[in-house]
Amino acid sequence: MYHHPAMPFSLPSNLPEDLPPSTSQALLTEVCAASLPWDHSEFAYETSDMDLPFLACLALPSYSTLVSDTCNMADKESTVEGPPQFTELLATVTAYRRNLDEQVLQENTKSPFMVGDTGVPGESKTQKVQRENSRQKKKGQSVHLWEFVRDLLLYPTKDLEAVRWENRKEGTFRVIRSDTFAQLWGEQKKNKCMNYEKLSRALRHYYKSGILERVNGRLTYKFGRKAHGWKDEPLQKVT
DNA sequence: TTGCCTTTTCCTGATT
DNA sequence: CAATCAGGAAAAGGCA
Repeated sequence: MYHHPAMPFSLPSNLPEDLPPSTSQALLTEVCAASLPWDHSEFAYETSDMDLPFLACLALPSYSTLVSDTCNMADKESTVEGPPQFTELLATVTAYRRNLDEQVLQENTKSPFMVGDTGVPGESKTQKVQRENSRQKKKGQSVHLWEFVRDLLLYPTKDLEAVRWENRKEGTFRVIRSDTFAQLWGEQKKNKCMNYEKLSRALRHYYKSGILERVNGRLTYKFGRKAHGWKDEPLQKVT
């Protein structure tokens, strides 16, 4: 599923307690039947339940209002607002996915971090995710570079494609546009001096920790054993 | 304040 | 020659 680059996106605080009892694909169909500002048919993807919260957000009436307001605004200020909003969206997606990852990790490993977190009685999964999200926001936890890259791959955009899967099963990916890649990361970190030289150095630091593995070929990287989340397959392209 | 971790910045040298 | 890779070193910044 592609997200429109100029789409402002944040998880609304009034998410339904429980998500609609439908599959993600059905919900996507439902969402796309509404007036979305981009032609979804061109970028139709099979989704997984991991995407449900996002699709649910899109399906909310409040979001439709937001979209139409934003489109009107975009008409007036189309030259001012642009790609930076994409990084905001990506940051939201990344934060959400990290929460999912952490939850899965905690449930699987009974991590000591769970001690003391007894949860809220009667709390739904969605509420729990929101609670974790806001806690993370309060902590000001920043997005790690490898997570940013992972989500660029999982949530690509038509206009700003910087990286592309080389071999999805093996976790190898290739940098398509090094300048765009660095620009997006720079926007994420609010660092105008970011370039591919520095970005690639940061990526190479991951070799030692096992988050990335060395592969042959220029501009090509591979997720290592310590990287998680990239194997989830919410975005199989429909042909 | 301190230590740890991640990322940034700069650098040299090698390779494509 | 430019772009990229590899990795050392030091520093910055965030967090517990």
